[in-house]
Amino acid sequence: MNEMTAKEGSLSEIESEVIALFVRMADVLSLPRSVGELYGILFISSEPLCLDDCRLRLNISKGSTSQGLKILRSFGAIRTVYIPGDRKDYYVAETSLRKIAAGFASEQIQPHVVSGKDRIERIRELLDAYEAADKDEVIDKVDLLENWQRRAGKTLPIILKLIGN
Amino acid sequence: MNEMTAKEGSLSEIESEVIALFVRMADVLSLPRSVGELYGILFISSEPLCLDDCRLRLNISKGSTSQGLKILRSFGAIRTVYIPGDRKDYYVAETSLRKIAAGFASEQIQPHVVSGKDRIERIRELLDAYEAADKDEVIDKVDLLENWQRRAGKTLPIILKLIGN
DNA sequence: CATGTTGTTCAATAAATACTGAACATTTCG
DNA sequence: CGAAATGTTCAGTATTTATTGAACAACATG
Repeated sequence: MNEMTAKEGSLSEIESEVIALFVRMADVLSLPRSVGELYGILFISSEPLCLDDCRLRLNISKGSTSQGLKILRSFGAIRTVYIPGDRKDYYVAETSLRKIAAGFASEQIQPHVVSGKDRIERIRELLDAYEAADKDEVIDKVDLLENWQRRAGKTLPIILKLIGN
Repeated sequence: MNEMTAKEGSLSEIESEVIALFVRMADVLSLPRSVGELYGILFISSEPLCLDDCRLRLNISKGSTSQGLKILRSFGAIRTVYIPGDRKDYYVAETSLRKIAAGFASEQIQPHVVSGKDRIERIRELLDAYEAADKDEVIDKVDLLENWQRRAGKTLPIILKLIGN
């Protein structure tokens, strides 16, 4: 149908600045630059955008755009909106910080916490069969480690509550 | 003087596992792998280690070791201990999670928060001179952004208190 | 069912990042 | 002072990670 031609290239100065802000955020969160760009353009846009809208404005490839949107969907930073009579998927940025943070925590952080717990268990097993002069000290260190792990696990949900809304 | 020969290579299985754990943590925090290794070997060691001890055990270069230790010092994850009659610097891992987190927050995160604030200010200025149909919506978005920023800034110190000790 | 549209996948490539090692600076000590 | 010990810096290289774009799958539509 092509009812609305996708605007090519040339971002306004404001758009560029907002996108730059999210690119830096992406960097802090160890996400690809393109993911920050995509969230930025969706965040600042006043209407939903489809894959082609995004990639033409940001001047990035179809592949990157597809993957970037997938990542953003994976932790609920964006959501799709249905536009009647249009086959394309349209996206808007989720603006509830709480929702995004919760999604990010459960998708990107929780897995690390879990695999960390597994590893500590494995270390405990090795420790049983370990004999050396410093065994007691090593045990103390592993206790400490487990303590950190536990606190990290408990602190995460509290942070999410703190962020509120 | 060389009173104690630096142990070469070959980590025990426990050491390897503990180091692997910190390597993964480093990854989450966007720090180089070698920084995780260094913290790991210092964490599990029952005595202070010097630069050469670290690099021989981890089998990494002098340059990486020097830079890695510098990074760890920069946010207080390790500290030096003085060993009488030895010219070398010896290091131990800081084991107070609170101290490490506070150092990391103020050295690695705070700067981003600050530069983000600057950028939002700049966006506000651009916004004054901005004329378009969607101006009001854009203003709302920038308000939202500023709100996030403020909350992030306030939440950080609370998190540190939560971690306690 | 042939065609156009939309989105995904993935091998090749580009870009970013970390690591190495040799040269250098600094200090200690005989 | 000269030599040995210690640590830092940085240009070159290796490694990791992200991006591209072409091939493909899925689907709608006439």
